[in-house]
Amino acid sequence: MVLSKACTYGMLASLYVAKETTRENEYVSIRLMSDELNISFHFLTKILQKLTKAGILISLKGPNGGVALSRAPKLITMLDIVIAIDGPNLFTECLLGLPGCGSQKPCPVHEKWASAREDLRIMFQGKTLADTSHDVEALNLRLSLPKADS
Amino acid sequence: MVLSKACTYGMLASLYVAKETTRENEYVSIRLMSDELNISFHFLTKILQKLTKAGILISLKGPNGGVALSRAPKLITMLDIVIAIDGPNLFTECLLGLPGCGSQKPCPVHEKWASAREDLRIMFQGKTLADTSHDVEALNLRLSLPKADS
DNA sequence: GTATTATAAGACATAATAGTCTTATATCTT
DNA sequence: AAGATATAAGACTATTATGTCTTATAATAC
Repeated sequence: MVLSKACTYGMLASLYVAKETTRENEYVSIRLMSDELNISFHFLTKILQKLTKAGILISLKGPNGGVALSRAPKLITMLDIVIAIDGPNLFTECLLGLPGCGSQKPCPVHEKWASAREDLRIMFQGKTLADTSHDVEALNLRLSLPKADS
Repeated sequence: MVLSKACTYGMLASLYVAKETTRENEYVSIRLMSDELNISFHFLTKILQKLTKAGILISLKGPNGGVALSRAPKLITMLDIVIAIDGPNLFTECLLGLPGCGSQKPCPVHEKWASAREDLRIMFQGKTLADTSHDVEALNLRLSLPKADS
């Protein structure tokens, strides 16, 4: 798997927050979000805490609390989310897991993978929450997972 | 992580077998290979059994036994090995883990990821054991992992 | 200020992956 | 045929990833 489940959940949740946020100073309830996306509430909470610590979300406790984007959706990229949750390893590590692999001491697939992972990085960096959630609205794309009991 | 450790070990081992095979009807000792590559013998054995069952390797028990490539190295691609060990999921699954994601019912990053994963597939398919192990010889590329105790 | 609401934090449980060990089986040597 | 050698198969353990639950803390409403 390229991304951890936590990371994909974090992406779906961030898109959901972007989509649901209409007014300023509005927080999206984690409980409601977990219901809508069919993601376990407690697990989602833990993931969102990572995004909060990374400065991508802000949170508010108490009534009308929840999470909100810390900045405009066009300033948040998918790459920001991947790195906040899975870390930067995907974009730096050797495909064959050889430590120290690089142009000086390459592994047998170093060149090809270095270019492929850079393309991946550019793909994630090029997708902001703004244009992705615009796509979601315009094309009625899916965000939620199927119910666990189905 | 893109590939499981088992898969990367399988790749390194296959390259090692390709490199070590000089004569016909020659088998490479798994014990020796595990020493050279610094991969646990028993774990490596289990991985090689998968490659044998997938028809990529053939094995022989007893003295002078071991494993050998089942066909010419130019007829074995990295993709064959990935699919034998990790299965085809990497090249078919949704990046966000949404089941049923496809051009009909796409996830928010479907288009970009579908193209990126196809590039990945082409990369693996384009790298045969023959040209990869040729690179290893010509450029003196590394194959082995560092010793565990270092 | 007190009760209520909702996230934060961390302990705990489960599942998947990674790694180890033992026994069985096939092959070779003599 | 008997003993030695090397892989096959499967049980077992350890580690990491995933998921759940309980308690603490902050914000709001009254």
